[in-house]
Amino acid sequence: MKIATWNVNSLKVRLPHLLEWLDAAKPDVVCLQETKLEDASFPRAAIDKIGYAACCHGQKTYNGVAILSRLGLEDVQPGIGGYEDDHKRVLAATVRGVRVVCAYVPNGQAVGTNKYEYKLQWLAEFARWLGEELGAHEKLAVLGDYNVAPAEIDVHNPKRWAGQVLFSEPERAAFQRLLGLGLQDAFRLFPQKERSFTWWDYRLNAFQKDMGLRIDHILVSPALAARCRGCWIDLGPRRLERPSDHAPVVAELELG
DNA sequence: ATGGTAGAAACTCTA
Repeated sequence: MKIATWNVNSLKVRLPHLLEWLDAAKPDVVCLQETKLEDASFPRAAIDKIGYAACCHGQKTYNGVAILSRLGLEDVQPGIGGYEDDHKRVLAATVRGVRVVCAYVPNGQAVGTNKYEYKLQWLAEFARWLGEELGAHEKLAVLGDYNVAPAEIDVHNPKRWAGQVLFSEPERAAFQRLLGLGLQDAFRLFPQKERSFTWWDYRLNAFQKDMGLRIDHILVSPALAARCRGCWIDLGPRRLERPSDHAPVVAELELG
């Protein structure tokens, strides 16, 4: 089973890229972030037409998540259990016995701001809830835009990014707490090329200069880590005209 | 050098 995550930065704008990518990459499950669409505006027909079921949890203008699957979707649940959040950032569903969580972690804007404090609080609630989910689901995959680069190797210029939002110590500690629950970073289960990134700022021609960060991740429970056969970043969609600022991340799971 | 671009919406906010 091929699972993927992609921050599309407006599903309305990126729908042609998404349909093209689904046809080319043929993932079985795709978690989308920043759909920026209310559920009533979700392009269900176009996605259904190419064989994917979809569930969505969206809002106008900001945030919004969705899960697409060509292997069915069961037990769909929005939000972080036990945490009231006005932002639509989390959606979970079960596919072939795998509990899939799609997450759009708050960006945090800048260290020291209210949005940064919200991000840290949000990550604490997320970790608390994922601990519960790990207890309930042996096969758990948590895919999304974490808005955290875990290590220096995940940042094009770690000296310049030191202490900045997306790479500050408290954010990295919050990410490590997710790993501390027993989740594993699927990308780092395998050898990878240096300078592997998933996001490049639209500004300053960052993609062309390879000035990126790896902030989109697929975390897997031990049972899935043992079945993970590969994990890679697909740069194709980032090279298109009018792209998302993020590239998709894909993992291959071998299920019995 | 504290810029720059993109998206949605609406004369600004978020990323």
